[in-house]
Amino acid sequence: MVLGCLSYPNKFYRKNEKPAMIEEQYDPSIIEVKIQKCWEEKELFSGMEELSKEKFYCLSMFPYPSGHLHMGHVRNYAIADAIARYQRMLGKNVLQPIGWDAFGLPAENAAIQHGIAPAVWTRKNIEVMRNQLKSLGLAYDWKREIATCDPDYYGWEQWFFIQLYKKGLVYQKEALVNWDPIEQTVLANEQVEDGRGWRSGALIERRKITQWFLKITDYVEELLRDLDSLEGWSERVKTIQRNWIGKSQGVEIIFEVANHSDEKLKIYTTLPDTLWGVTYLAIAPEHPIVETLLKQRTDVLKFVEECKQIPITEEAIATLEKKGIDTGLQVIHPVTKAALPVWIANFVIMEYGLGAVMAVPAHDQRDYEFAKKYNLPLKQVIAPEDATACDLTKKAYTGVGTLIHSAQFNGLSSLEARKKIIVFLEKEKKGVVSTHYHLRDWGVSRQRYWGTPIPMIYCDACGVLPVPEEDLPVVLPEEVSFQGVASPLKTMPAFYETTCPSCLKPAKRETDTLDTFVESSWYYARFASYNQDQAMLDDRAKYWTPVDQYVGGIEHAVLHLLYARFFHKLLRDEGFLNCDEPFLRLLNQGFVLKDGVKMSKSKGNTVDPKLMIEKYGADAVRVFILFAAPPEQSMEWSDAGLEGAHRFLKRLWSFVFQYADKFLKHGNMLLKTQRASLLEWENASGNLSQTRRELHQILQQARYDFERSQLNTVISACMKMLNLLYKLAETPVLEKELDFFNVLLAEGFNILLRLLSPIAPHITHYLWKKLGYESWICDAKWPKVNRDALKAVMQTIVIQVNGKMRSKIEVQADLEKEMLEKIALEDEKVKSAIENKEIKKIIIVPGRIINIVV
RNA sequence: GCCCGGGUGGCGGAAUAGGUAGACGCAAGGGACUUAAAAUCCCUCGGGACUUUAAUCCCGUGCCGGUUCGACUCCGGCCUCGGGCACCA
Repeated sequence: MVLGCLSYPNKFYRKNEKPAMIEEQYDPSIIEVKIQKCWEEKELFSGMEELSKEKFYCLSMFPYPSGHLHMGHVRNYAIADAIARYQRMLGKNVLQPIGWDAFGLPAENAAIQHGIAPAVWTRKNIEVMRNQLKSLGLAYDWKREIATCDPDYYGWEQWFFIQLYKKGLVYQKEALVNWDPIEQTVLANEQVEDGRGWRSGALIERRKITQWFLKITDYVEELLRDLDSLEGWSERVKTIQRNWIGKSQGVEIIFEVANHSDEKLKIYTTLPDTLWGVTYLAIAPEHPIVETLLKQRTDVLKFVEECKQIPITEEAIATLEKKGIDTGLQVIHPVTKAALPVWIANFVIMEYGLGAVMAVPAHDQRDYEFAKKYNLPLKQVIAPEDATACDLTKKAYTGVGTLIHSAQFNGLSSLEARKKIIVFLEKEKKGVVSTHYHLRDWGVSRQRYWGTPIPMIYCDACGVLPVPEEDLPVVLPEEVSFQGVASPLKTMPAFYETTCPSCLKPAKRETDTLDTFVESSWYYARFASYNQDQAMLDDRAKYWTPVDQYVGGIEHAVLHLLYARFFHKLLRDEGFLNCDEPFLRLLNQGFVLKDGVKMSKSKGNTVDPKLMIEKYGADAVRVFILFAAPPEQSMEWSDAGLEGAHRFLKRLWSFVFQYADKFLKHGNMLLKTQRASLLEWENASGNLSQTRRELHQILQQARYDFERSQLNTVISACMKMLNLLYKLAETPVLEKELDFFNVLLAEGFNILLRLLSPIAPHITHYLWKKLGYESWICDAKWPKVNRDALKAVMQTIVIQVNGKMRSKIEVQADLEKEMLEKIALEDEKVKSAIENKEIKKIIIVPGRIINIVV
């Protein structure tokens, strides 16, 4: 038996070099900074395009530079870093870059509150956070660092915006928004509290303003379909995205308006089987027919005005009372030709479907409530199998059943009728099959200052024009002063005054900026072409994408991840990329909790990573944060747990201090001289080969766990290994077995160091050097499991009687079933468990258990 | 309402393909070392019964049932916690 298949570094010592003495005390504050500097000077984690090696692109969601690192960041980056370093040890060409999602509102708030320009504030924060990240010892390729507020970055975004505009994927339209009349800006839904602006306290208006949109709906089918191919994404996130896209298949039905032969009302329904149950139509207050036919009706216009006052927040909608007004218009039912009233209803949304619905009060709860309130008739057209299930005096019946009162479709089941009625409507030209989505086009205009200027020009004569490419980037002026909260761009003629690229007369720039989600939609690709100043991306982006492992918070399940998937497809269609999806595997790390709730400034339960790193070192923080829970679950912060992690590292250190000279040196010498490979382990005593087997079992488990990113059990494996090696080191050993013993300790310990190095890179780096191993541990090969070592001469077999564990026996591993059975039945404990009962059956699983059924 | 996840000791969690439930760690208790403390090391640690000890037995992975020689694991039903979507027609 040989050790040959264990992957050792080629040489363990340089010639005539002996391991240096090691300090007794483990002091991370001394070693960590030195090691980080060393990595940086050697540019150890600089990613290069090497076609001969398999690439691995590992990426964390880049942070907003708020000015300080919090535990959520630490967890995020520790997970990704461990994965990146592990992949590197597997021999892959790893890229792990980092950057800054640098545009956004907090910078403007700081400017307003403290009078600091957003650019200054942001760059200062980046300085601070960069140093904090470096103190964690993350294996980043720092030369690729990107800040999205840099014109070199957002300039390409503007260029791309113009390409999209030329392709018709960018357009302007009026849209309803939350408008804060004091701040003179649009607010996001989450910035509206109880119908008032979160900062100004002003009553929010629903206002129609003109905004720029990206046609994400052109890609909706592909975005939905490709979710199925994302095997490395959790079902959870995929479901969230599917819900958000919200595909529904139904039919559009045409109702003619009585006395207005040229007017038609189109409605959308997914339940055409209830067509005969329609007793009125309900339309949205913003429906265009209000403009065309109802201008004279002051009461209707008044009601529509009232509806506009309603904030579009979710809570407001959820508690909203159903209200409506009869328009006096009548439509003709396309089949029965009955005249039906048309009502404006505040619960019908213009943005979804066609802004008009056919109301079936007998079979839809909303329509039911509305009908009851305004005394509109009910007509039952579906009879449930169980007649008692339907009591229309109390509520609508929304289940399936058999059709009644529906002419030729009577007697059909709901599902059958649905299909047949669609065919019928299409044949009669009264309706058409149609698909609708919850997903709407992406409004990207923000009336903010600190963002990418939208590169468009308004000319009174020529209309809306893109900025000529040679004039890009449209640079955001950084020296600004805030007069109140409004964007300074709106009052800076130096910025917005320009000339029309077509007629050369004075024209005005767009002063809105892009949603910051646009920057974060393509940064992962730009990391590949970080220093390319001639193009947005180059072939290096084709090499590195897709991202093999993406790590970030679940809160981005919809917005960021959907937008980035959309942008990836846009970039692909522009010829920059050649794969369909940006992120192959996605890991959503859980929250960091303190006392059971998410850490947050407002709750005052934060723990400052900086203080923890100063006290216990980055390695201990990394070990603890990865050990406390599996990456996807939320984890509870515990100071005591952190101390436990620190204790473990101290034990690791003192193992070297205690045993380097005593055993490890000799073991390494043997390994180096190849004498180790001549050792015949079958001649070693049971204790040694047993320990060796356990070592390789643990190694095998750690490999498996790393593959599934279950880092908490990788750490547990490292702890087990250290416990095992301590136990071995403290066991007396026979003179003739000394070689086995020393080799096993040295082999075991260098395996342990390599296992732990992706998680605790500093201490393992240091000890690796101290033990005289050549090269860097981060470039060492991941240790291989020795199959021979796993083979056991003796093994424990559990004996069950009727499925209950009764005894354990030590037997030779290659024992025949018959022998096993015989030994089992002779076992004293088994005998007493069986007593004199009749044995019905004996199940033998080799190497595992014997179950005797009596 | 619909759709996804979870529920295991005092706590965080482990159990790869259905095969010894509770690995690893934290906390707690006891002991060693020390003038003392810290640090470190050793032992105990799911609940219960019985016992001088060693042991032995019973119960136990949210609840009820099923499949199986055997279930934390698979199936059906329920309870519960977390998350997503939603006047979506």
